[in-house]
Amino acid sequence: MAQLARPGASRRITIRDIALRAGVSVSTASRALNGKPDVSPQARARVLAAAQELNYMADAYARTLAGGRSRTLGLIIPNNGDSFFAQLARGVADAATAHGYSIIVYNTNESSELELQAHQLMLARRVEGVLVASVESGAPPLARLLEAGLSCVLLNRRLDGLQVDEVLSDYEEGAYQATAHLCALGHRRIAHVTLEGDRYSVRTRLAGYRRALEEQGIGEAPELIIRYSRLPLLYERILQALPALRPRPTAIFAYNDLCCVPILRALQDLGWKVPEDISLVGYDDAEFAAWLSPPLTTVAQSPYDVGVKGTEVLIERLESPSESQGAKKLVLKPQLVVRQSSAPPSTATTQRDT
Amino acid sequence: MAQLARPGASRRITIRDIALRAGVSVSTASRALNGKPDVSPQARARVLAAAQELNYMADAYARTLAGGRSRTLGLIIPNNGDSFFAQLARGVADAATAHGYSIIVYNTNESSELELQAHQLMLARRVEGVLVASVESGAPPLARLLEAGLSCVLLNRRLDGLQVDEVLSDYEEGAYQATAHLCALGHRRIAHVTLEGDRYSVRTRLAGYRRALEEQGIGEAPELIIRYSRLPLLYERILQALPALRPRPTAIFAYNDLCCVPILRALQDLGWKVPEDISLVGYDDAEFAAWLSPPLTTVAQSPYDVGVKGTEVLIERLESPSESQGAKKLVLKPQLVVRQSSAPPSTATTQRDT
DNA sequence: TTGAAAGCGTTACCAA
DNA sequence: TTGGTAACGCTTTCAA
Repeated sequence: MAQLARPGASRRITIRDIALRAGVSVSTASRALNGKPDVSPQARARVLAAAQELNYMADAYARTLAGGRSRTLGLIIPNNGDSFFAQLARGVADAATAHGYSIIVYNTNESSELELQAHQLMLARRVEGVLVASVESGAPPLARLLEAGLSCVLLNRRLDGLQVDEVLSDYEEGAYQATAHLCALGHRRIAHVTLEGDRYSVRTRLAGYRRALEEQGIGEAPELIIRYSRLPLLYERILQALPALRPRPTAIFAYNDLCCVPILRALQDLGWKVPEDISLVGYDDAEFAAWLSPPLTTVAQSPYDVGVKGTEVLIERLESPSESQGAKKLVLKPQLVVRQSSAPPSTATTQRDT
Repeated sequence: MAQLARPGASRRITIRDIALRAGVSVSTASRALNGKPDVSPQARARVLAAAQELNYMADAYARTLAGGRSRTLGLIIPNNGDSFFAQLARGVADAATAHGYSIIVYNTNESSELELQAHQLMLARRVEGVLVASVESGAPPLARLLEAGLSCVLLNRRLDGLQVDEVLSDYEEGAYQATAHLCALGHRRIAHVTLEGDRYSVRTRLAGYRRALEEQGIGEAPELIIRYSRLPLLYERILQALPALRPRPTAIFAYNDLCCVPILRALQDLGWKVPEDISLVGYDDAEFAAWLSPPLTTVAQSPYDVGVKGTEVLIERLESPSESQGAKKLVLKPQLVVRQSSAPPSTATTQRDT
């Protein structure tokens, strides 16, 4: 009696146990358990029954060590607490689970040092492939991962000089659509409120914004690019920046829906009515966007879908390594959702259709 | 030439490689790598150097299989895409990383079937402990996990009939504070807008709401509990339910900040000014709460902290199994954040201080 | 302080 | 169709 040091630290049930109980060898048990062909129906039945009775779970570590495959994917991401990346991660998790893979997540905070650590961890944990949404450290570290035999898929990031699969939602196109929508309504003085810095999501939106303006022959107006560093400071920033603009902008294209909340408030405090005095277009189609006052025109994109698609691309590459030689590029189109925060400018002077 | 089947599928660098290069045995290499005492300084230095030069990473699978410890924690969670759980998961990830653990996440969608699968996965993956924020399947499956030698910590959930650590933010207390705040302002007719169903987070808020009312001698008014099933339906629900109430409620305590967005809109369309005609208090202190019109009074809680604390409790239990015999209960207090959406009722008749 | 050898639980390769 | 045996890469006795 009193065998157990820790109560509950019971011995693991191994394949030997079930082989014994089924009256077959370990090899036969293994084959039966894995659905391999060369097993007699009777043997298979007995093995499966034994496994059931003993509630047997194959040890993933032993299995991987012996067989090679870990059925694990890595996800390298700036911050899984951020709602955008959380949804992307959810897409990855769902797709991975559906195909029988586990995923291991590493947060980098977009620090290149932590990215390097993430790569080490992926190697140690024998992931079969990596989904990368954080590439501050650039191409060479990723190239090393590829050399080590891992497949990689870039999510919502681009990296020049590396032949690697990419899945991304087209920010440039989304920003273009948002801005073009405002142009089509007759706006010609359109501000862009965005984050400071030059990260991918900022750069691409800016590019789409510019393309739409150029297409209309609207010249660059640097003072219309309003930058903020952190959300809590945006309200003040708007309050100070907007009234200083001459002539007044008649529309704003904002970085995302979240930042539209303080913008709306600032506009209200400024006494500028939306959309009568100024139009506002966001990005993301956040859950609350439809319920703001006024309901927000925005660009719907699906980080969830990027996660799902990216994972599917990765798994396909893992499971049929011969096919699909070249790097695959998948671009998910965002979609403009027109609600009530955008309308023609009230001052008809700038309208094109009059 | 042309040795590599897949270009890049290079052979793994093992401990034998570094033992060879350092001119010691595998055992000595292992000891040196793991910082064990019985190694001569010279041997240790040579081993470490070799490891560095070859960019050696110990194989987590082999290490776990041989040594027992996986340094992996499981996280069982309803939905890592939801912003609340995403932040909780971030807390878990940060704390785990800080202590050298990896985490593996499983989404259950609060389905008891998926929970059971999650448990199987945890067993297969040899996690050392599990953080559980989804317990639809009840106590027995969790008891089985404990029997298998895993430590468990419940996050933001309670489970009777099981001696297990718990870390939770006190919804009941938060709801109490929110409601008591409204009472103190003089409100006596306070509606509670909440989700349908009886999940933990709903039940506990309701309890806190009731306790505050009782304390004031305000009787139960079932018609003041307004339920909604999904966010997109809430706006209509409010529009239809509020005007029907006699006498009018002078305040609303809502399930969370997100649902305050459509509520605010409905109130506006109803022509009820906040806070002049009706006060509104949310829950969560979401990023946007301070920027709504008016800025939202709410209850700040930190799912991130729950994740961090829960992970620390778990790791402590793993690393000093002898200590801390009894189940540990950690309750994080929420904090009321008073902004401008709550004020005394304008009809002075119900005020207490007059 | 060192090294040889025996596992850890599984799969894969051969013979039988 | 089966079972023995050799890996997989590492840690951990146990002698030396």
